[in-house]
Amino acid sequence: MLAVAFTSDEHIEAPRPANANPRKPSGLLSQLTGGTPRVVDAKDHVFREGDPATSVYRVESGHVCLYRLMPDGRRQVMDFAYPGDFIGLGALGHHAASAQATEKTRLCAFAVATFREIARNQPSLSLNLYEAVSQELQATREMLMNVCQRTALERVASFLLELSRRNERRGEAAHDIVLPMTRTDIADFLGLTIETVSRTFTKLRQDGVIDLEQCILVSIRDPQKLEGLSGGRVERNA
Amino acid sequence: MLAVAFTSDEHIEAPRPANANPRKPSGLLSQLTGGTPRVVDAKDHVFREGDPATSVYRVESGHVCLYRLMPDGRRQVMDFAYPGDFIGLGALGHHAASAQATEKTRLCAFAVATFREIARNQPSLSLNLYEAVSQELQATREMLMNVCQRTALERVASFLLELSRRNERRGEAAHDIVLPMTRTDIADFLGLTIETVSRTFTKLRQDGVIDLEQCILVSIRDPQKLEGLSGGRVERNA
DNA sequence: CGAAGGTTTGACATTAGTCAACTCCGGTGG
DNA sequence: CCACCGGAGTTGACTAATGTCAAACCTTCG
Repeated sequence: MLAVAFTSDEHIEAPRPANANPRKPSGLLSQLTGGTPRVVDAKDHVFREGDPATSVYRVESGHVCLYRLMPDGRRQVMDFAYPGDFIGLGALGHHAASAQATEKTRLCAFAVATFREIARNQPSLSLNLYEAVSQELQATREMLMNVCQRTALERVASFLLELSRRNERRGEAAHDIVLPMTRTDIADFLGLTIETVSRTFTKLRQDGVIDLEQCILVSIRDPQKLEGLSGGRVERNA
Repeated sequence: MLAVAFTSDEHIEAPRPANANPRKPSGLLSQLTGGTPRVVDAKDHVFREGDPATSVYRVESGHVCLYRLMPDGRRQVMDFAYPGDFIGLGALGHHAASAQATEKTRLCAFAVATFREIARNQPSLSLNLYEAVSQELQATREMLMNVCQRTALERVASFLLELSRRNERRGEAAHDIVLPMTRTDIADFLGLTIETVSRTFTKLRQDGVIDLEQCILVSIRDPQKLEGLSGGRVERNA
C-alpha cells in the first residue's frame, strides 16, 4: 500500500532554502509510507544500468553509489545516496545508472506503476516528482561544474565541504566526516585517479587543513582555508 | 493563451527511441501553442543565473548557449539549445544557469504560472514535465561522463558525433556540420582550452577524419574512424 | 585600408596519470 | 597468540597530456 499525506501547497516556483538537500525531496514524496523493505549487502547492486525501471527506492540506512560505465570500463560515479535520499527517480523506462551499496544498506521500494496511478489523480504528486528531478538536475549540473572546471585540489576540497554541509543538514557534527566510500569511489566521482586523491588528502593533512585519523575519518581543522582552496562555492539554486 | 492538444497516453515507463532528442519533449509539451514571441540578438541573454524563473522558452530559430560561471570567471557551458528545444524547464524559483543567444534567435515564452495552472487540472502535463526534465537529467549525466572520463580527442570526437546525430534527427545532412558556436563556447562545453580544441580539430583534419572548410564548417569524412576515436558511445537511455 | 575578434600554431610549464614498491589493517587459520 | 594473506591506501619516480603565454594569421566590418 502506498499512502501519501498532503501538507504542502507550494509548487514549481516555490523557492527552497539554499542548504536544502537536493536529493531529499520535500513535500509529498518524503512522506511516502508503505513501500516494500529491501536489504542489500555491501557491494551488492540495487539495480544496474539498463534494468527496467520498475521501482524507485528511498535509502533508509547505509549508502548507495550511483555510477555509469564506459565500454572500456572507465567509471563515472554520479552520486552517493544517503539515508532519506531517493534513487531511480529520473529513470525513463530503464535505469541509466547502476546503484551499488557501499555497505549493508536498507531501502524502501515504491513501484513506479503505483506512482503513475497516484499521479493521475493527484497533480500535486507529479509536480513533486518534477521538482525532485529538477533538484537532481541542478545537483548534476553543479557537479559538472565542480569536476570539469576545477583542479584536483579544488575538487577534493569542495567534495569535503559538500560532505560537511550534508552532515550539517542532518544535524551531525559538521567537521567530523566519516567517508562511507572507498578512495576508488571518490576518484571515479571526482574524475581523478586514486593516487591523486590520496596525494591530495595527504597534502591537506600536511598543510593543517584536515586531520586524517584513519583513512575513512576526516576532520576539518581549518574550514576557512578549505573553503579558500575549493575555488569558491557555486551556490545551488542561486 | 496556452493551448494543449492531447494525443499521447504513455507516461513514466514509456520507453523512447534511443536517438530521440532529449531536449525536445514528446507529448503535450511539444504541442504547446500560444506562447509569447521574443527575439534576442547575438550575445544577448534570454535570462541570467539567479533571475526569477517566470517563463520557460521554446527556441524557434537560432541557438542558445546555457552556461554557469564560477566566482573567478571560469565558465561551464551546460548545453546548446537548438530550434524545438525547451530552455528553463528544470528551474525551481530561479534560473540556475544563464542563457545567451549565439546568434539572432527567436523564442516562444510560456509563463510558468500558466504551466502550474494547467498541471493542476491535467496530470498528464505534469508527467510530461517530469519526463522532459528526466531527459535533461540523462543528457547531463551523459555529459558528465563524456567530459570527466574522456581525453581531449575523445571529447571533441563525441561532440562532433553528437552534432551529427542531431542533424540526422532533424533530417539534415548527417556529415556536414555547421557549428553555431565559437571555439570558446566549445572549449567551455568540453572543459578544455580553446587552444586544445583548435589543435584537436587540426589533428582530425590532418588525419583525414574531417574537413574544415571554414572554421564553422565541419564535414565528417570518416565517420567510422571518428566513432573509434570517440572512445565508444555511451548510449542514452540504455 | 585598418582595426577587432576569433582562430591557429609554437615553445614551454604544469598538472595529473602511470607504474611500481611499500605500508597498514583486518580477517583467517595454524 | 601470532603469522600470513589480501585488499585498500600511500608514496615515489617518471611520463604524457593539457594548460599557459605569445605571436601570427584570417575574416569581417566599419
